[in-house]
Amino acid sequence: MMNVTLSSRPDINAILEDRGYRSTAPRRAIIRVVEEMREGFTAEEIVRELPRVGRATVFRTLKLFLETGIICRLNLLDGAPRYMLSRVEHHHHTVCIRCGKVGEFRAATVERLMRLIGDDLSGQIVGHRIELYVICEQCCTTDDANNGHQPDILTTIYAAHAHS
Amino acid sequence: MMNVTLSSRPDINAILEDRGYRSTAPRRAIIRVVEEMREGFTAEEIVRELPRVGRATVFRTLKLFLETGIICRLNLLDGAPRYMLSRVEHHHHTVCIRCGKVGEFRAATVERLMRLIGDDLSGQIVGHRIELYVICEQCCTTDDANNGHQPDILTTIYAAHAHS
DNA sequence: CATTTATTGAGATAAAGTATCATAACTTCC
DNA sequence: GGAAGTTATGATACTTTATCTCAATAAATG
Repeated sequence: MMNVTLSSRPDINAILEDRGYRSTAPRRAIIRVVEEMREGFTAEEIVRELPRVGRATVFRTLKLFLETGIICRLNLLDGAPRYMLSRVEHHHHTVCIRCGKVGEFRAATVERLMRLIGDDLSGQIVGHRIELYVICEQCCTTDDANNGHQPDILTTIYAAHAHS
Repeated sequence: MMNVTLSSRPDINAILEDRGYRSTAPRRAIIRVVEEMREGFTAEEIVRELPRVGRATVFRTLKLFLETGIICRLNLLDGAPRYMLSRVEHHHHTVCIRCGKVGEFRAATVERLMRLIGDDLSGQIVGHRIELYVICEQCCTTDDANNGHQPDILTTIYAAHAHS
């Protein structure tokens, strides 16, 4: 009924080169880690993972990757923002409120609807972001055991979405 | 074509009392400021606005208001998260990428669609959040003058929404 | 390979948020 | 209304997250 798959990822080195940025050892190291850590990582995690790369460089590079669209950022869970590799296609995220795992989805219907809504608003739409809060399949099956593990995330979400 | 209006706001003191929280001078002061600052404020702004209220109290109170649903939080712009008074109804936000102004909208179509999408995903949907990035009416009219004022917000959004 | 320029890393600094705990302010009960 | 019990506060120290500075280094270019 709806397309929920995602595929091809961009050639990061090509993107950097295209824009006149140099391909350096720290940047390549960070790209490697980013490609390994599939489900959303924090800046701090990369700092720890690459002790030989300076702290400032990690933050600078993440910012650069963000600006060039190589990675994207999720600010929703409590604590530090999480980053993850971008896909070529426009997409949105699912966040498990139990384990924090981040997924992706894509649905043409959403895009059409957003444009429709834009017609009703004054001003001009330039983009949108959607996050679905879920209890992922894995957490659904182990639900009783996990009860009460991450209340902070839950309350944050419920506060933001009261009466959803 | 779509309902985009919002209305009634909750009685904050009643909510607090209902849950057994006390109505104190600092809390009332913060409520007052929250009701005045209509378009999204940071914790730091409240700290500055109410120099006689302690820093910890401001953060504690914002957290309390968040948990009870009195305010909601937007984490998307660069810098600190912004808070704003909740409405009774479930709704979403528009954010102007030029001036940062936050608006609200509501559309039943969206809610139906989110449920539909849920059918296609494994796991269970417990909530959702939608943000529309716009150039607001005011910024549209004064567009040339403002060019380049807030590039950080823009790049963040474009990175997160490449090819929207 | 010498020059030019972008990039890096160490450490200082800033910003954002939390923990601690003695004091103060509400409530309740008599 | 005052004592006892509880909740809330605020000053301060601290943690975490991120940025700034600037001399040293590494990449690209001819």
